[in-house]
Amino acid sequence: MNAPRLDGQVPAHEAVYRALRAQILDGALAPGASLTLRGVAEGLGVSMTPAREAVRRLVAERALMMTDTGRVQVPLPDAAALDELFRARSLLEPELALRALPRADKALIADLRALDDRVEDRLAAGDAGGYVRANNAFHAALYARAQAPALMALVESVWLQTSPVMRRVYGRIGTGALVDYHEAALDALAARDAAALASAIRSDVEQGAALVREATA
Amino acid sequence: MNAPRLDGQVPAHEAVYRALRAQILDGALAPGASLTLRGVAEGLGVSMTPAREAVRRLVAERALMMTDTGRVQVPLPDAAALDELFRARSLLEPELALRALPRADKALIADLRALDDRVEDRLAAGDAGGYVRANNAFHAALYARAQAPALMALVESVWLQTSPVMRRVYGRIGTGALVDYHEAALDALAARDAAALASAIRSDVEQGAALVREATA
DNA sequence: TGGCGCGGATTGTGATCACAAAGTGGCGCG
DNA sequence: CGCGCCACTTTGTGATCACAATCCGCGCCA
Repeated sequence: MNAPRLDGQVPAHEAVYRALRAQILDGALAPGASLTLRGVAEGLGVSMTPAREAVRRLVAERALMMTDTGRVQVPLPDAAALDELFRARSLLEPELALRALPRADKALIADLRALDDRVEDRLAAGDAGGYVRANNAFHAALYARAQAPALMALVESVWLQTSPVMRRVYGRIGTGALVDYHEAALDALAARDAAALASAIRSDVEQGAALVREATA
Repeated sequence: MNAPRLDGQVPAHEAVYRALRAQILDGALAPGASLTLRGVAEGLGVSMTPAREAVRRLVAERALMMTDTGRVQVPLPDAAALDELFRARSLLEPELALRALPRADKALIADLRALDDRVEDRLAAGDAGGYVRANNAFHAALYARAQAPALMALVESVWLQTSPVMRRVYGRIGTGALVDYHEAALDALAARDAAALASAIRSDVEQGAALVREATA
């Protein structure tokens, strides 16, 4: 109805964006599901205009897909696309970790340990959605310390594309015997061992990739 | 006015998007310049609605920026941001080149040689805009052969952010003594030498980074 | 029984409008 | 002469509407 607010309020299109984004990251929107602008708008109590903007923004980030007739749906990446996405993660995420390393103090490591505990907890509980969310939170907290918004934006776009699939995979596999590369990363962080840190993060990503490959085979 | 067309027509918001995108890639929109939705809309003979969608899409791709009050402007990346962006390129582009390698036939290499001739030509002519455009075309043609749309989308987002700066840099520097890594890449492609190809592309990107660093110092 | 065409319902697109916040320039006061 | 305040203008936001293309299901025909 009006112009942007500098107070705590966020514009309607931003609220819609965040709501949809959260649903995608949590896997609440299943891959392949389709959305309608009117449905999104009414579901969040706004008009079509902000709903359209939020959807288009997510389409630009590849978190949603539009058919050539304008229909919106959650993408269902095939094996080749997943390979690309995990490859991008394994190239970009170690870089972010490395940039975070020099700024990592004891407080950050403690925070990360707490986040990793939650990851382990969700894993043990067999809560696939909670696991994916906690795992994202762990990585996000580490990379935030890198102070690299441009790189972070690239990685987040990839996460938006892989998260729905990850949720499915962990939901199906349950939680097999996973190597805990988070611990290794935290140790490397504490020891300021750059090579070990990069290696741990790369292994963590590649373990996820292998799991997905296996589950979709 | 109506729904999407399956014929040759593109929706208005798509046309606006392409027009703005081309202007950004060519450096026709200077970094720091500001746009208004009404200005964009009137400039292209459409209403505000499709103009808004196109602008928001470019903002999502980080090709444009919005202030916290909703004003739109062409970003002016600082040294730290440029470092991130070129680092992303040097990580992602060799991967795309490697994926293109197995599919690279003589016809592609010939096409790339022709594109590279144009790059050299624009460089010799001191045409900064034309050089950036031709250089992008060369890389795009190579990476297209990788058949990796998800990776390509990431790289294109980065190009949208670096291109305006590149244009400035080449315009100012003129065209100093540049090592021709394109030739090296083409030779590696012809010889099916993966390591040499990745190295050539990485060097090409890093030469650009060094040039920008030098010019903005 | 199975495919096909047609008609209504659904849906995305784009234009227009009202509104409020931010920006802008000039006038007046110190 | 300089600085701050106020009114006007510009600008983004969101709602609503008309329209056309698509989608979907029912019924008909082979």
